[in-house]
Amino acid sequence: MEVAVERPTPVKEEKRADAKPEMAAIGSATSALPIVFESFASTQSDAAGIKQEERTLEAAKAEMGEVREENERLKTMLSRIVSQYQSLHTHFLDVVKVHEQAASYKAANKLPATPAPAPAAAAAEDADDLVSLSLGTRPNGGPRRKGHERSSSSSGGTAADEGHQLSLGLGIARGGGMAASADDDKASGASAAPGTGGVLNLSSDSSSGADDAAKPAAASPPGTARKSPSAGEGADDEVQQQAKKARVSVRVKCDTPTMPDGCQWRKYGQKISKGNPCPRAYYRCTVAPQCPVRKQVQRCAEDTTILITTYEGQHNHQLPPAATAMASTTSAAAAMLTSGSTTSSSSASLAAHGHHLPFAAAAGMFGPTTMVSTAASCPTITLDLTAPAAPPHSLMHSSPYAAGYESKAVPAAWSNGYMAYGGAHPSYYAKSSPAPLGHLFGGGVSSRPEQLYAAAQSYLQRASSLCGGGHGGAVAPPAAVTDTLAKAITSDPSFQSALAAAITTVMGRGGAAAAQK
DNA sequence: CGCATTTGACCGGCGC
DNA sequence: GCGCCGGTCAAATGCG
Repeated sequence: MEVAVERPTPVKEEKRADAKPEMAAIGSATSALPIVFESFASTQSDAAGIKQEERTLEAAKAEMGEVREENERLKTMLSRIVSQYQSLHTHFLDVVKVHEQAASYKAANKLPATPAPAPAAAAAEDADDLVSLSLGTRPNGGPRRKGHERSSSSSGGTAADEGHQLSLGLGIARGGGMAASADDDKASGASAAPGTGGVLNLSSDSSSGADDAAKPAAASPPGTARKSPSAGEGADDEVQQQAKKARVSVRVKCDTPTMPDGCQWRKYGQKISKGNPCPRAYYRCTVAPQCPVRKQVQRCAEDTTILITTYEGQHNHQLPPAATAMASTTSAAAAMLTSGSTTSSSSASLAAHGHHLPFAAAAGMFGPTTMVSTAASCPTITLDLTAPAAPPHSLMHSSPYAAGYESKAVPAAWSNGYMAYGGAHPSYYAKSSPAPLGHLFGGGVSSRPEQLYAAAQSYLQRASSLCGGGHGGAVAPPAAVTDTLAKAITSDPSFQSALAAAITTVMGRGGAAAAQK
């Protein structure tokens, strides 16, 4: 609710940040001119000097005219940007409404059939107005997982007792104030898309632990075939597919076989994928039975010290404290991705495999830490923690990915994750002392989920603001939304801080907390 | 003995 | 229709 008021503020500030310096410079230039001329005139006495002075004056006047025109143009541009922001911000809120509605609908339908962990999550939603975005779910996965159910049953109980852990994803942001008009939306959103089972039926199977038997009856909205393409509502299906496939890929320098993210994983497969001699390992979450979250772990072909971890799906259970940070971060990224990339297109080819080609270098407009691939109806957002982050104000000068890659430097903002998150960003470069990412992991910082949530919220706000900002012209086309989101993620130090906090937290306590692999 | 990992087989999607 | 490829399954194996 606060967000409705707060959100525009950072946006406008950010938008103005581009124009302000120029206008300030213009203002100072115009005010300084008379002074210069005055002192200049007082020191010139001969006729030639006066003529020269007049010529200079003429030139200066002409320059002032140009500057005024430029000033006017900038003002016009600024007002246009603001108006565009407002319209697109409205659109973004609509998207948020859709997600929220789907989540609340899902919760309402799933409650009776869910085992222990789910009611807790539902209660949390009631209390904090959480929205559970379910990503990367597997429609037909339920009935097939006997082994998984058996193997994970032992650990599920402990997870349920973790207590006070929040659900993932947008719920975090919403609980923290993301929900601009959320309370109203819950009611209005339900009526916005009646009878369709929700515009976003984000996986009926994701928030319940009793998927196998109860899924068709209890999980699916009445009359809505879970998988059948004949269910009509083509747009809904498309959105659903997008949500299902959303992935968040994290690149880190890591010596261990997998990145300890606090969750418990069970390896269920390994494959040699084409184009990379390093095998790709497949893990699924075993914290709770039927948790739909999977992750793929693969070493980068170019640099085997880089570990690429791709998360897919959303946890349907409460997480160990050590796992909440990373999970919320990736979930927020995935949520932004899905909300912004309902139309996939152009930029896909730039990141054909999601991992190898950095958008920063390819497109020249993204920061080095984030890239988005909308390829093949499988949108993937890659968070590159192997390269230094560009300061937000120098986004346009984002350095080539390779530079940071080779230097192995880590932005100071990351190592100062929590401090950077309050709005004060001491520095963004650690140029003086290139530090392997591993240095971050010894911090042993305690888990501070609330800060991460707030950071995620800020990140989402920033992202929404950029959605509204456009790029100095017409309203951004759908294909550009993904780009803007990537920009938002890249440029938002809060989000980077959240990532840093996630990894620092997890790795710091990872040794003890995560006996997973 | 129970559990996790390994690894070959299987399946479905997609491109040709 | 066929083959390729990514993803998953499940029997075999290893480990504590």
